[in-house]
Amino acid sequence: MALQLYNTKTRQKELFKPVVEGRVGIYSCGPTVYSDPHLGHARGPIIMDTLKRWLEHSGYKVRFVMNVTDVGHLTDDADAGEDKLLKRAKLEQLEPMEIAEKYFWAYFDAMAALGVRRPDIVPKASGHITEQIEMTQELIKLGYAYEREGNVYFDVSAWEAYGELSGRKTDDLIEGTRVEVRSDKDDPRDFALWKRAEPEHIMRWKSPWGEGFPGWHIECSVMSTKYLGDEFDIHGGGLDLIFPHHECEIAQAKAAGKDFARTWMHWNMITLEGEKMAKSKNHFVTLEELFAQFDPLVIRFHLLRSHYRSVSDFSQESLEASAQGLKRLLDTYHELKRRSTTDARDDSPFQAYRTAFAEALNDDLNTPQAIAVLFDATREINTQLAQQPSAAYIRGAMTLYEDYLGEIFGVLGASTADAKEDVLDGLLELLIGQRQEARLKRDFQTSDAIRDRLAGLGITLEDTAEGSRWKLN
RNA sequence: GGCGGCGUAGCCAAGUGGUAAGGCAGAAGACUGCAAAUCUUCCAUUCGUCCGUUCGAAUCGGAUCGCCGCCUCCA
Repeated sequence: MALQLYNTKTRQKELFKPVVEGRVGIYSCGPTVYSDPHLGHARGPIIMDTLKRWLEHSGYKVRFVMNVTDVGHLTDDADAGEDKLLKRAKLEQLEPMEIAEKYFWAYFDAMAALGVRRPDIVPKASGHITEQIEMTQELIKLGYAYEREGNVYFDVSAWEAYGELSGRKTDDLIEGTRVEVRSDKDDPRDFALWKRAEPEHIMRWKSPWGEGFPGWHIECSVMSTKYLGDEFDIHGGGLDLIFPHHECEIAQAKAAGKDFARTWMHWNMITLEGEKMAKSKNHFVTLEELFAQFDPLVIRFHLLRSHYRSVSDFSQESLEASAQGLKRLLDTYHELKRRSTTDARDDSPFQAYRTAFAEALNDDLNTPQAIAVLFDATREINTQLAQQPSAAYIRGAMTLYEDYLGEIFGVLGASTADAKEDVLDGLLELLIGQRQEARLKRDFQTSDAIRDRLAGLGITLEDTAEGSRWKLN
């Protein structure tokens, strides 16, 4: 079975066929870098990363573009609200660009820990102001946008297809639109392509309409097509971006004459102990907090254990279940490695499992199904392991894990120790105790041997009146 | 109010017409000096509820209850 992906635009699974044979262009909406990366930031990148790995494994050449929003947009779509970056900059007493830079790296450090490979291109909104102005000008020229005192708005009434992605009727939108105060838009549905900068606004650029900054949706239309072409294969984002963000992206890009994305992939939200994360209710976890408790690759594995279009729940219990499950897979892999006499690959055995694995991923990236296949394989391999399997068997089994748990899922590097430092601490306590017993028996040959061996490993023992203590050099 | 989604064992979670994957937890057994790991077996006559379509439904249709998302920044 060839790859099928669910397309939000058509609301069904479709056979994947790239615009250009053998090549795939993927664009994903990245974060606005103005605060610590949290759990919600992890899902998309892990899914896109897994998709990219799978496409490459399937023989495609992939270009993955993920933007970073480092231009301070307003906190709401009306003309009110403060710029998120600016607000944070005041709070931390830093330049807005320092804020963007700081959280940009915090984000990518966290992603690296999660085993997410870097996108091929990471365009920043601030680096594409010129292109955004150009598309805005083009839209005005074509009659799809208008200027009002330094602001430029997209004219939704001029674009009939508006609502094609989210399935919203424009009439409903007018009724559903909340009351807006003092807007100079012709129609409440219209959205900003360019905003006039008020005097206190620090992040500002020169434009044909005076100093200002780009609207929030335009950067994605511009940067995706700049690096992937006017028509490209896959556009991804969180479910909550379907409207208005993606709807607006499509309208702008198509109005400007671009065919834009073919397949729209949207991943579902994450819940914490069964409840949606919400910054406003302080019900969320930063990745840093989570990493203190679980190996980042356990987080990755846990996310892969649910389908990307389903809500994924994070709780202490479910996370521990994932950690245990992953440990079981990795223990078997490590045992194979211990018994292996070669690092040569052999992907010819286990064809039934390989086929089942591929079918699962080809079915709209059904990672939980694929993981189930690996558990099935693991049971068989463990059984064989108990009865001296051949070197060829071990090599084949290792290759299976390296291909799927390693190359595709990217979790082979997870630590199987629950808390490495506690383990180390306990271990040394044990050795120190043994050495102390030897010293009491005046068996200094043994006690010195222990100290020397540890020194050779880079651990220094220091004898004090209160006992021995250890240090890692 | 509009649009959309979900409800599968103690927990997590696949399955979208052919008679309930997988993981965690739990129970029993094998192995072991004892553990651990591993293996074996057990653990949902049933998929929120009711009605209907069908030879056959967790899967389709209708009703109903409950939960949730988007429509406002959010992954």
